[in-house]
Amino acid sequence: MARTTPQKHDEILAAAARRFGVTGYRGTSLQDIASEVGCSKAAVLYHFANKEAILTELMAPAIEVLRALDRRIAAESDPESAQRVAAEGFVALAIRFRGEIALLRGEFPALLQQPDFAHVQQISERLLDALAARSARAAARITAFVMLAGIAETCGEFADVSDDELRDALLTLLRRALEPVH
Amino acid sequence: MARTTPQKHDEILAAAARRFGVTGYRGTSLQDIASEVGCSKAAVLYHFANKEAILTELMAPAIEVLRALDRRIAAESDPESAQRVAAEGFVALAIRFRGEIALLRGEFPALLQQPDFAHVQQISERLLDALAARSARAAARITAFVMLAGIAETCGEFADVSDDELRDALLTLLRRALEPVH
DNA sequence: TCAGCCTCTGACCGATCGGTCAGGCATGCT
DNA sequence: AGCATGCCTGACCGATCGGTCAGAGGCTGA
Repeated sequence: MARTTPQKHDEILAAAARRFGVTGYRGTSLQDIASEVGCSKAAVLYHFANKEAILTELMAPAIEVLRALDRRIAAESDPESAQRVAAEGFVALAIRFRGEIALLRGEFPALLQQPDFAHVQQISERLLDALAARSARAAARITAFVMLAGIAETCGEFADVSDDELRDALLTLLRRALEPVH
Repeated sequence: MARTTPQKHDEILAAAARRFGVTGYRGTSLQDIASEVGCSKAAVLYHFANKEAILTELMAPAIEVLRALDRRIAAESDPESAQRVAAEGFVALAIRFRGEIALLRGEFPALLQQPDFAHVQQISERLLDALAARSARAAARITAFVMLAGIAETCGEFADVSDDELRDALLTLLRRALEPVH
């Protein structure tokens, strides 16, 4: 997608973020975004190829960090350190992009099915595996899933809690919840 | 609404449950349900007032149990026992209705906004309060929220794990994760 | 002055949605 | 035989969706 006038482009992006945060991705129409910007729906589609492209660009920085975390986890050889890297990295990512995560409140499962986010699904599975200390035991994988899904949902709420306080609470919780390596 | 021919009524209900489980509530159209049953869309709307009525009836048993849990929690006077009742009751409910919960995968936030489910939102908040041992500390409420949202999402997955194994894993996790009463 | 590009608009498109409606048809009571 | 009732259909409705398109208008360089 060829980059157009930066300011209008970014203005639309910001408006979309605001609307997605209130009514979710699927619950926000291109017309809603256009009204928020104060232009026509066609103008929005002049700057972006389609609706999904807006979301993709909005999420690009967060996904890049997620991929970096995925690489760091893959580089760890023993399950215990992989679990530690995954836990700390995921919390750091969730805090840093809590705004973006809030946009998708409750729409993760649906969004992960979209073609642009197919690889995110795979990364999530590897993240789960690392959090479960690469164990195949059901209990370990259930625990990891609860934490992964729970933290993702939580970061959208608690907008009044500071980054530091939220991070401390999540790290403490993870340390208590995750099963020690067997 | 007046009960019509029981078998067709239930047939539509079962078909809707199947479809909701695959494509979610919002992602399933009345036409989809009608096709699954093998009748016309108008026939579906002959047996049910509207689309939401199907979901409401599908969820009625689970919501009734949730309300009973809410009453039991309210009857507990000290925070510690309220926390215990909430944790055990919520896990029991999540296991018993894991099929129904799976239907709503990722659509809780949107569904809770619908008028028929407004009181569920309030019950959820009281459940969160009980799980946090009625503490106002941010860390306690964050932990409770992660567990609540995480468990709800988790029950939809892990269809291959038995009820007993899932319950044990969740109860163990909750016992480890929930902060002791201060 | 004029040509060409960038930005944007309003009208429009086909598809799909939830929901309505008049009527067809079988059944069973009077 | 006649009639009411229950069940169901196809045609249809208005609204909304994401997306397209021809062209208007302004700015710029030749």
